[in-house]
Amino acid sequence: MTKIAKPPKRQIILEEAAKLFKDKGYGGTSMRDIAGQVGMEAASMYNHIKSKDEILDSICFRISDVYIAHLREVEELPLSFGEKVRVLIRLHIQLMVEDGPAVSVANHDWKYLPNARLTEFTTARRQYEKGFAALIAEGIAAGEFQAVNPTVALFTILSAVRWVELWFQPGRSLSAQELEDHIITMLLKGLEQR
Amino acid sequence: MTKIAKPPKRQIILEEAAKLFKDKGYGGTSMRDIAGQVGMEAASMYNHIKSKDEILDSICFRISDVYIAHLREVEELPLSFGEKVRVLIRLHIQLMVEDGPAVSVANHDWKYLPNARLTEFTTARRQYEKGFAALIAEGIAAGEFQAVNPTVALFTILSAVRWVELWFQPGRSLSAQELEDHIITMLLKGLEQR
DNA sequence: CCTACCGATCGGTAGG
DNA sequence: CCTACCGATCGGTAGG
Repeated sequence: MTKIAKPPKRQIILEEAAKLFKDKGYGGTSMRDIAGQVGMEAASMYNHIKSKDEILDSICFRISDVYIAHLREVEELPLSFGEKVRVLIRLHIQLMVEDGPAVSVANHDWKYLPNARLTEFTTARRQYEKGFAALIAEGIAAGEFQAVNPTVALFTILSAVRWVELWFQPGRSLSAQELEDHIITMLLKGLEQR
Repeated sequence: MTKIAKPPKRQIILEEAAKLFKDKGYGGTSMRDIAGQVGMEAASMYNHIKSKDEILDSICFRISDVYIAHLREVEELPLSFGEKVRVLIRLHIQLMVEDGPAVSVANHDWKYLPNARLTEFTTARRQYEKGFAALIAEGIAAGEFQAVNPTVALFTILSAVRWVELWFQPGRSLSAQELEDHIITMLLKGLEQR
């Protein structure tokens, strides 16, 4: 008999929880809601997860790890600053499209993490923001970018990319690829005629 | 004895509720939490409000009414499309700075409105988005703006302005005025050197 | 505006 | 993985 990988129940619980947290919020989602989606009793889930907090923790840190890995990779690429920013924007949108519910939870529900972990999460995010802002500042210094406020530019980019979550749905008129192109044009070239 | 206007308790309840909803989410905020901030028992609040739902309703529709009024005013002003978009961005940021918690609730917790009112709210928001997108489309037709996708431009603008909520705090290095200027530059002129 | 209280539901545990 | 159940807390009402 060949060993066949069992579908990991923990994974299923995390995925269903992410969808529910996105739709109803962390506080608005009960363990019984999640259990209902997974197809077991609430009590049974505790064989796979430690607590409701731990579900949130797993989702948030998995996503923040991906963000930081992306940043480190892009920093090492032999590209202009304009190209680096473009790649980061594309990676953001792709992660949102592929892993929407988890990204949404990491963006909105991280604040319900228990205190110790909340500090760690905030630190990780701040580290990401610093690295991204540094790319922008270097691009300005190199004459590639206009002399905007790097922090304002950073948050404008991050927020533009974030709204994709509320807005993008497969089968809508725009493909993910087209959406990336349009957002990049808007952010890098601006709205007004040159 | 001259009649002195009593501080309207209902107002106080709505304000404290908005702050708590912003921080802990609608589902994560209990009537007892709100009562504690207001300084009365939970049961006593029902002399001033009908239900927890009704608190959310009041906050959300007050804000959406302001947004739509702003749009209607700006549409009538004798300005270029570039100037109209600039005015709308400034009004957004100003409302966020002056009425932060309520704007935050209208942006995030509207989805917990009971079904009938949720439809009304979504309709109002869609109406606002349509009007704003039309200004952008007309600006493109008039040759003022680049040929971006109007919907993408709209959401890039709305989301950039929305992040101010998470980010702006009085006494930070930037004033509200400077923040407006920087965001407008970034959105209208773009990041990249011309 | 308060005390007292309702039925429902919460996250989680015991024990199998 | 389930049944049975815990104490705590929820939104809201009765009655004053």
